[in-house]
Amino acid sequence: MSEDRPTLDTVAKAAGVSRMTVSNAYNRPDQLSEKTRAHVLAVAEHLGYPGPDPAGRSLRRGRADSVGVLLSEDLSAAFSDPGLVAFLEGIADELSTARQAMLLIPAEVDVDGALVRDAIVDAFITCSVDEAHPSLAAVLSRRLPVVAAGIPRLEGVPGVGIDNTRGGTIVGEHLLGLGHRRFGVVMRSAGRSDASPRTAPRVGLRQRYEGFSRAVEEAGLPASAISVVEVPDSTIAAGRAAVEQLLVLPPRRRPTAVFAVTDALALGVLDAAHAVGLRVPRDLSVVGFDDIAEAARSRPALTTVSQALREQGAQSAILALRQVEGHRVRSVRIDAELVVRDSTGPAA
Amino acid sequence: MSEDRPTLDTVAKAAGVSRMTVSNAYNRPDQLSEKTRAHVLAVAEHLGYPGPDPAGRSLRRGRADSVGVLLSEDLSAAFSDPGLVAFLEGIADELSTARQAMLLIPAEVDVDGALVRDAIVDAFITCSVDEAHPSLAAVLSRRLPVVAAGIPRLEGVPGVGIDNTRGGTIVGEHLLGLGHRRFGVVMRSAGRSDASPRTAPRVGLRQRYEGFSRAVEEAGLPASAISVVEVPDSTIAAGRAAVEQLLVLPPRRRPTAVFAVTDALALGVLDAAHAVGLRVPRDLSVVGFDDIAEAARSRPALTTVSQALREQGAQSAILALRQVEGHRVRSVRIDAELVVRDSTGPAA
DNA sequence: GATCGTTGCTGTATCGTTACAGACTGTATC
DNA sequence: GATACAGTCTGTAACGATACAGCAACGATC
Repeated sequence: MSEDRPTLDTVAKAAGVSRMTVSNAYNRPDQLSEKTRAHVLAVAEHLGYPGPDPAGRSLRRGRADSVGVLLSEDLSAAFSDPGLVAFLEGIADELSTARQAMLLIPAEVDVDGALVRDAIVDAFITCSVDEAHPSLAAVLSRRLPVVAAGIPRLEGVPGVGIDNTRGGTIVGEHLLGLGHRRFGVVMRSAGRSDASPRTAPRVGLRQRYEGFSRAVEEAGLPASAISVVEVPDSTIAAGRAAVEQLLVLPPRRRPTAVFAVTDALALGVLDAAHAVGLRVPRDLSVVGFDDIAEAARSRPALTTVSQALREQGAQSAILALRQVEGHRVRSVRIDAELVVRDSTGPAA
Repeated sequence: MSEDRPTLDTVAKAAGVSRMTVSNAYNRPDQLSEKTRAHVLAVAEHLGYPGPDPAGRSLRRGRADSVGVLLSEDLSAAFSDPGLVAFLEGIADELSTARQAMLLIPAEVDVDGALVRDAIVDAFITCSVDEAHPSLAAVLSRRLPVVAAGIPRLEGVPGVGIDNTRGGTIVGEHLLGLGHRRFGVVMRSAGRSDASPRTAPRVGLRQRYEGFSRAVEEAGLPASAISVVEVPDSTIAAGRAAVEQLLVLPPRRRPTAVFAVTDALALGVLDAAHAVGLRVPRDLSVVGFDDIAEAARSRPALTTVSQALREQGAQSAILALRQVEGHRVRSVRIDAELVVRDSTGPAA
């Protein structure tokens, strides 16, 4: 009669059976005769019953069959970062094999942690979320299994990641070995351009830079050997813009090699270099970080640090699921390695 | 004492107040004195109460504050398709402004629709999911608001999409106008390579081809003017492989222009053409479809059909949210337009 | 013919929360 | 001194489902 959505009870009454029987018709076909089941389902169909409500089920069962993924950026920026997408792909792959859904939560928007608090999930994976971010606190206060991917390493929380510092160092060693002595580093600035206080600096990026500068330092070069350009975000456009800033440097400080802390930035650098007539690697060597798919396709193909992002995502998902099943798990460290392609060469 | 997770009741008893007061302490700070609230929260903290359980809340409130996104591919393939990623970005952007989370559901894995049935969401957006796919039936039977993005158009379900047929036609007209008379089409085959019955053909891709061939037909050319190469998926590698098949054609059927039904395929074609020494567009014109970001950066820059994927995603999300608020909405048609860049030129 | 294990179904008790309608203060108003 | 009225807090009744124990009927077993 009414416009009320039908429930198990509605169907049960109409079919002349108990509510449990209707529930079983959906969830445990072996618990009732084929005939009753058919009848119940027919009545349900007739009433327009949409099937057992997942919210009720989840409450009763104490399981959500989904995992929350907390992203440091707002989702829009997240999807335009190929590195992050590869990481998500790894998570998605594992989760879907385990028949779990994946709930994406943008930390940037979720200032008060409301989305995190309302997320109906069995576990969380946090992706490079700043230690101080309120969403992260919200995640921890949920007292669900958590995996911290990328940065930061948290007390008592299993993590998945690479040694970013080491990654930066091997880039430095590679370039030094080729004879370079003046470097540019394209760095994503810690704060967002709008200088909001709830910013989510990518600590890992900073570590890459630190590892790099340590290598340079240990080769006995002065701090002035490195010119840092800060850019607001990790995009190709930002990488392009960075090159301009390097070109205005006085000749004796102008770099012969550029380390961009992400491949997206490095691709922008390649692009701008080509535009102003610099030949890579003859006039300028360029190194990225992440080894996204496009890095291998660029011309020249980009020398970069491979950090098996897909694999990291997969491992994160596995650790999350194992915890849901009640196991204790350990952190996983993934190896980063230099992939030398065509964008680096001997210093001029 | 016990290992039980604390609930509102536990906290209420410990704090010496009613359960409702604890609930209000979290949800309606204005309903109780600052002092009581502080006390309650302190007790909660002390007991390790993780905050009101979202499953209970969602059941009671009848809202999930999240939207399900059903993807035609398994999630892994989804993330490697830049066009789809752009689309997701649009959805994500709108949802996060509306403070909704986003639940990704891979139709490919979800054969029996279990993930769809268990999804705790207020609405669904289906992305290019085949009409016959069981997940789609599961979505419809949930009787929640639905938006069908891309394909197919469903009776009574608002949709968002472009006219793929028309898109194919404008590609045909462009190439005919340049004087081309022999064409190659790189098509994604309907079935998956493993010939599983639960296949999700991308109907839209077929329509692009149909629009294209209609244009060719109407120019008075025979059907043999078009050579179709079918590839298993929409990737750069598949596009590369397709070129080999076109090169083995007898000279009088060898195309002077190739229409690849997605940009990913077209980029592969460009790549392979370069590898075998064909100059684009002098020896071969290439057109893609989607206008993904990389299309503008390829060398030569790709002529393609722009379909404002991000915008489509955003519109889908908006339609979904408006329905959740109880409004009726209409389908939205987005215009597709040809973006002429450097990969097409006059026929040799 | 009493005992047993199956099969098929029912009844009750939660799961953890919030909506809603009071109820009890104490102060302000007439 | 009665009335009104915020400001706080409480009690009860759902929200829609599933776990689990229990019960009736039935053929099989001894």
